[in-house]
Amino acid sequence: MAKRHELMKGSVDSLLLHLIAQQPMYGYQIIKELERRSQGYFKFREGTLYPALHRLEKAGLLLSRWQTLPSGQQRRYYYITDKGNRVLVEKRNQWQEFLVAVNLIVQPADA
Amino acid sequence: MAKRHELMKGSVDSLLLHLIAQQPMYGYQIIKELERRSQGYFKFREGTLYPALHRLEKAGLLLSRWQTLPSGQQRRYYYITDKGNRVLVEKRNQWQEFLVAVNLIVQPADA
DNA sequence: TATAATGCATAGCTATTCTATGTATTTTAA
DNA sequence: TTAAAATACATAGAATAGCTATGCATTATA
Repeated sequence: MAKRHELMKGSVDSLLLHLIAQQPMYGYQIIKELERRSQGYFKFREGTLYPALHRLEKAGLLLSRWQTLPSGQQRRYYYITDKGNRVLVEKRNQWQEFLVAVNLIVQPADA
Repeated sequence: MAKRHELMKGSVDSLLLHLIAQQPMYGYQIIKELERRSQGYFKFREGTLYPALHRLEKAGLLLSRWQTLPSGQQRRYYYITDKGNRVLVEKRNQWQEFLVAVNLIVQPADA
């Protein structure tokens, strides 16, 4: 399943693309934003987030730039790429198809 | 994520419980039924299905009984248990919560 | 001044799903 | 009638994802 409908193995990549497409963000901010917006539902771990971000950057869907605050603090901001936006549209469609399929199983029109 | 919201790691177990709760089935039939009802979307592989069924049986959510057809053909039918039904209700609620959370990210009320 | 929060990162574990097989029987089509 | 396709169950091995646990460093708070 995973190869053909990546949604099943997790929605992490999609969620990250959605979020970063709305606004460039850095890792820690992503964790907090996902938690805030989902009203506490999503609590990403670093061990989930950072490898995912690196994976998405390596795939050319995101790109990152280090930014230095006046305080000297370093932050790594992630931006979505054109390719990332195209994939995002695809993933959104796939998600809808997946929901339809699940509903056909869970609430069958015919048994 | 996987430990707290199993849905993310895949919906295989939920789909199987839903299906078998509606009607006891054997493995091959499950593969065909999932494909038919989802209009071709779900195409479970044996390597996905059978380990999953064994897993669910071991967890006490399903139980199986061999049945012999007049032709002599053997089929292993799976039935949902009481525990399986309870877990099914839980999973359905979790799935709804997950959908709500995803929508809050994908279509944010506030950005 | 200790603790919590911010900020990035990786190593190792476990679980899940896939691919690729294997075996055997029954039905269908050439 | 016989080859091929469908039916039916099963597992080994590989890939991958997400988790736990940990490390380091800085800044804000109690």
